[in-house]
Amino acid sequence: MMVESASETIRTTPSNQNGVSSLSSQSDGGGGREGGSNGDTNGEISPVDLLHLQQQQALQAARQFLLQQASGLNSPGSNEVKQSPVQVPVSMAMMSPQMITPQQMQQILSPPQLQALLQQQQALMLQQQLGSKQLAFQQQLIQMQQLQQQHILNLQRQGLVPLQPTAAMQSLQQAMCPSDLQQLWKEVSGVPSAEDALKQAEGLDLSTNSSNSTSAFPKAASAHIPLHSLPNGQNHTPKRDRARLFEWISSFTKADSGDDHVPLYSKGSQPPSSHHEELSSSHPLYGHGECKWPGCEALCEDMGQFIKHLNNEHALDDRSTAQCRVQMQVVQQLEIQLAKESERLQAMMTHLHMRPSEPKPFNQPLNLASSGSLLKRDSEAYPEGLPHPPTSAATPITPLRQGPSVISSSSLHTHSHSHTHPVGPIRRRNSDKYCTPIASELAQNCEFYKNADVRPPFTYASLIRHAILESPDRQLTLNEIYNWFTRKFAYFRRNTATWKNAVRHNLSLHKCFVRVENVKGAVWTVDEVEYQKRRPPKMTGSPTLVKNMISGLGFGSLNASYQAALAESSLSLLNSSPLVTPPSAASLNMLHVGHDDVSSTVEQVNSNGSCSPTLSPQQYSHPVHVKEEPTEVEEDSRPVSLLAGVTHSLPLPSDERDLEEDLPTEELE
DNA sequence: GAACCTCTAAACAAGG
DNA sequence: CCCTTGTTTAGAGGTT
Repeated sequence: MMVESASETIRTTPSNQNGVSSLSSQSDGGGGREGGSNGDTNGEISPVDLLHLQQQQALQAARQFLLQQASGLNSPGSNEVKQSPVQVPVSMAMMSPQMITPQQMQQILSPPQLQALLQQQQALMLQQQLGSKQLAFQQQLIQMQQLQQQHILNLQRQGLVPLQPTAAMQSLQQAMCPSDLQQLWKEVSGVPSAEDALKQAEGLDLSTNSSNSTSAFPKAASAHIPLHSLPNGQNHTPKRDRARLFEWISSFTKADSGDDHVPLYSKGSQPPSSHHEELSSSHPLYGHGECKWPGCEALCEDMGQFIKHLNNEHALDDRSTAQCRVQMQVVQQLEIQLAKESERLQAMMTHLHMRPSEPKPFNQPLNLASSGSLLKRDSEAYPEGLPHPPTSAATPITPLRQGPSVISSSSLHTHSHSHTHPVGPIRRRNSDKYCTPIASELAQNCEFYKNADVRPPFTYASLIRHAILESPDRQLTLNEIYNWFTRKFAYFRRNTATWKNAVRHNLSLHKCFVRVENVKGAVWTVDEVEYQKRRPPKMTGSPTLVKNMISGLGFGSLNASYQAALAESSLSLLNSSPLVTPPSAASLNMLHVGHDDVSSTVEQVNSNGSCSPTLSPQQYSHPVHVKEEPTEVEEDSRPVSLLAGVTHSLPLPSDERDLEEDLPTEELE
């Protein structure tokens, strides 16, 4: 999008074309020296992680989009939405507790993600335009959600409400896509009543919109369920109707095994009046001294009081029934959505793992200015290294939000400013043990770096060294080093003057790089001894380094978001995935530790020679001697290093080969 | 505050 | 003369 001058780095990346540039709220606009205050958050993320995250974000984006539609659209026949007094707060409520705020979302999204997200939004928009009827339905439902959200938000702000109810509604909102909505409306014909009931339950003043909202509902719905025909006052459902309601509810709970998901009536399909589970010490509807009935945050000091409250306030009446129904809809919708997303994720994973040679989702038309042939060749040759993200259905929706948000912030900060920490040295060792940052990072994210204009979180020295060591002969000419940079990193396809100068500077400056006169000229090799010498200080300095790198070229915002995405997705992945194993955990650690020092681990792993996929840890402490026999050791190590940062479920030998075959590519030029 | 690291920028030289 | 390669210096920001 923008063309940078050769000497100075631009502040906007090509991938900001989506208008996303405004997203990063934390970055400074001009100087760029502050970009990554949490500089060390970068590190390990695989494209799959990003995909995973992308899905999450897309869902949220869709939800937000729906809200915007609801509040901003003049939909035919449903303008009452605009009158809703809660529309604005709602959008806030949507994201308040567990959800990612727009800013956060923007920060954690990498450009490719953002692009994908926007595409999803567009697709949604198209769908939305399919019918005003749908829209009316959506708006009704959204309004309902808004009301509840608003209420819950208020209570949450007062610290009265735990997150669960909101989570449920968020999930519902997440799940809302037009087609699903339509199906939902078909399946459950009584939504208006549910809405009314909700409103009543929350004690909101509905005078402004209750009538309107009702008008928008299909008449069939009102015929189905007597509830919704009630005035906005308290319910007066005849007992006969209640019986029907109960039947209806029972049928629902029986029908779709929703009992696991809808704890309202605990196990089975017992009516709310049942005391079975209420007597248990831990009631699913009771926690933190509050009633967790959706929309109810009544304080109950003890279980007895809660049970009383439950029986009194949430007895079998139309309100409770309606709420229950809504909750069931939530669950149903979630299940549908979960199935869809799981399926999609599965397909994505299948695609990524089974067809390495296919273009990756992150193949974006970012900038292919130079070394196009190399790039293409490379992308085909470098397919894998992707960790197996959790493919279980549980991953996509539920558990993700809470864990990462908490963990990431704390852990990231802990690591970033290497405070004193008993864990410090251990952490470092672990990271060193299990992974080779550069190797694994590149292996896992090579496609990303190749296509995204993101600066790799490594020093020039480590990159150069990696390039050299990666070469068949452990030696490269300057030009070959250049080519390696441009081939591996989209970022280095621009600003050539800057980084090439830096490369030369590094080659000359560091003792670890030895110039050797060769037949075909001068080549550069790596003196491992020298390189290791300067390691210790480097490790500690890595966070700084990252910051420098981030800010240095003016990619503060981008990198910040990228790193946030890295951290977020990695963490969430770890959190949610039982599949993630020690190596991955280690890679997570790496995320916060030295990045360039990683590269040194390449040899370290090599030196010990043991190539156990999962770990080749301990012995690498004194890798110094490696230089003497770089040739063989290196080759052995590379696969190891790759595996180290990844889960062991990788599809194997082919990938390694791919990686290796990547090297000869340099001869292309 | 010193020492150290890294990055950027620039000047300069030598060779093709 | 231009470009590439290689060396060197200087300054800035950051961490320990």
